[in-house]
Amino acid sequence: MNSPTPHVRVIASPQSWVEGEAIRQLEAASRLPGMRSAVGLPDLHPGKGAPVGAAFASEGIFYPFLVGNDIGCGMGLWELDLPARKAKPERWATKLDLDGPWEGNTDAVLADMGVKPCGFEAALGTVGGGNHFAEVQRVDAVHDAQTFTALGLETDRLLLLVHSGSRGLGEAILRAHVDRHGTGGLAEDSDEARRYLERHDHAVAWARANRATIAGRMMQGIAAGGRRVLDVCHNSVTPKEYEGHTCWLHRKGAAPSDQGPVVIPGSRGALSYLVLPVGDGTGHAHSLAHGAGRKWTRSSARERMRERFTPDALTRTSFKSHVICEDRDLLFEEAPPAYKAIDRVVGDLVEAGLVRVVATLAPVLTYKTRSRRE
DNA sequence: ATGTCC
Repeated sequence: MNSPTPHVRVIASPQSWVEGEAIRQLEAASRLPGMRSAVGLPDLHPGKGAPVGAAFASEGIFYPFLVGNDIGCGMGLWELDLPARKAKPERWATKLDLDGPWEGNTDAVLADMGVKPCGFEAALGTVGGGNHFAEVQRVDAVHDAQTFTALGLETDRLLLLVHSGSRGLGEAILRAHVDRHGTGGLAEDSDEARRYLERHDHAVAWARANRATIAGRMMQGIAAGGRRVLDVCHNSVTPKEYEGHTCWLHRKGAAPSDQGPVVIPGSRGALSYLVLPVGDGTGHAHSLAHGAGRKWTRSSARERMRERFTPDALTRTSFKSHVICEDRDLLFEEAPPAYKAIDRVVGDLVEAGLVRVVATLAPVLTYKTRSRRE
């Protein structure tokens, strides 16, 4: 297959510092056979082999390792039927526990969402590790009242943002692929490509059902009802017309700009941004930043934060919100200074003409994990 | 990121 000269672009202002290793990973991926375009978004940072905060468009072949293990990972936003003044973060924090297997009817939830059971039911409704979370939020400020209202949102209502993925399911799918092909791609007209895509699409649907189940558990825990406002996936590979070519659009920590409004969260202890994509997707592979982006490696964050903060200090944020994270290492790894500033990342997207800010959302209570590791 | 290491 002919490989046209690949196009590499990084959408980041000089103030959004990007690690050299991330650029090297982006360029390496851009040289893969069939690759047309590699785009780094302002939250670009090094990943395991492939960079995170990036989108890739290829022709005739696609690369499962670029999507990574957490196939279907994404963000779901719910509007709760509780007014902000009814928030009881301290009380909620003492009793919320979403770590164990969900005790509800997993088969019914999956059937309801058209997802076939596959042996990973015990993980359905669990947040997982790393940067995953479920967070109750309040509206901080509305910048685009028309879009905000069109989404049915109200300023005094609490919101729930869920960031999670396909847990062990996506991991198993990637591992099966890598065992045979390593970082090699799959020709689009092959049986193996069809088989991978079928599993991939299933994991994407499963991850969405997982976020819905997590939201349900959280709402039950705080005695609230809610309505899903949006749910978007930022780890996937999908067919897409791009700049006049039929492409495979890989997103690795990249939110879609072709599926309506998205939430771009900051670190746990920062604002999240509800944004409306603008423009036609050209030049940025129909993709946006998916978060603040890691600034320090996990091990470096553990070292630096251990010297500066006690775990107790990190469970309270500058927004006076509370973080439930009883895994001390994870608390350090996920501390706000370990991430880039979200206002700069979103500012870069605004200046590049990719989004309009609809509203900023402030944390009230963040759930990470109740499993104790000290 | 990961039923995360037997």
